[in-house]
Amino acid sequence: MPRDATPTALKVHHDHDRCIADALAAAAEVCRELGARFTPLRRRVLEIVWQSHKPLGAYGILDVLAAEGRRPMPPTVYRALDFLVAKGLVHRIPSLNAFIGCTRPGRRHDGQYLICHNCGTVAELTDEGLNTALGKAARGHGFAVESVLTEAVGLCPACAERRKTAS
Amino acid sequence: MPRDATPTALKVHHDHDRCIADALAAAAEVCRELGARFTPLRRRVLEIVWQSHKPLGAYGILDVLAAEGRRPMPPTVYRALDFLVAKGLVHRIPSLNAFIGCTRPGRRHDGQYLICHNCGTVAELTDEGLNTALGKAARGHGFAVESVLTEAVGLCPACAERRKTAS
DNA sequence: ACTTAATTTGCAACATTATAACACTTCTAT
DNA sequence: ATAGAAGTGTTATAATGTTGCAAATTAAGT
Repeated sequence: MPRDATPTALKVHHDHDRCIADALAAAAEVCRELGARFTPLRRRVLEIVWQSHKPLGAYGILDVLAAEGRRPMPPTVYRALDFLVAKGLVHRIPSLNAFIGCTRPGRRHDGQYLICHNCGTVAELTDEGLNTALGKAARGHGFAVESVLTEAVGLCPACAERRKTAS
Repeated sequence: MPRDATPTALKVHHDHDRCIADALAAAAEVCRELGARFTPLRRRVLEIVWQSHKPLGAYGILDVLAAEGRRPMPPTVYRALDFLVAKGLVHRIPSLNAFIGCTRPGRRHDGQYLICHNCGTVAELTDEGLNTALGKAARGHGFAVESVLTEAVGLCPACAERRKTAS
């Protein structure tokens, strides 16, 4: 994917099965490189998170697992999520208390999340220019930035279109 | 205050009573302009939030009020906070589930929060350039940004100094 | 001033999100 | 094989946030 291609989440039509498959394959690869264990539970949790481009809460994941017969308790899911977040496979969106699959796993990065307040879809940008600009501004005041999380709320293309059509 | 002055929170020595007094005065003024009621409870909650430059959780505020004899229930505090946030007098830091006094009340703005992971101090920047840059990048993908919240974690000047000295 | 309507606060109950502590199992490396 | 480490299961509980309704206060019109 070119560096500034439009995030897949913002494309109305896309092969989402492909999103999931790619994410799982990339995750397996990342874990292999890091010598981390990509267990069935972790894999399944990641897969659930990737079911859509809308962030999913820990208890939402629990519900899905419960419906499958497995009846895990909260710590089980939180531990899997902690692992996935630590390995950079999943991001937590603090303002939503929810998790979303990372579209650039493997490399360390500070993302910008575009949250549609209409449909809930979240797309991830990775504009290093923004991060370095902030880092520079902060450094000017003596503050040493180590990580940045940016959450933008607005309207995604699909919802903007729908809104225009409806009026 | 000049547009790019170093946030007071990052200054080791400053007259914090002045911070509080200024914030309360500014809040009264903002409420007057908006025709909103700056009730004793709201005023007291704002004052408590301003006790330091470290964000304070709703239940922390509850504890302070409880120690004063008043024994409010959670909704009371959350409503006061909702009001203060809605009027732009207080910001919520989602990753900390906590609230901090706004240093630029009155004008609508999207801030960048510099969170020290050592002492917990949070300073607020307001770099409109960063926001417009993000808005532009998002717009390029068809996403219409309406508000942005940026949380940067790192080391504040005081803690960086302390760390250097200690080693 | 008096009444009405709207806003604010009090209060009880509850919903949601997250963690602590410890037991048990599974995997890995020797 | 076996010891140690890592992962998972389970119980209980902590921390954060909300709903719904009643009482009190305030604002505005008469």
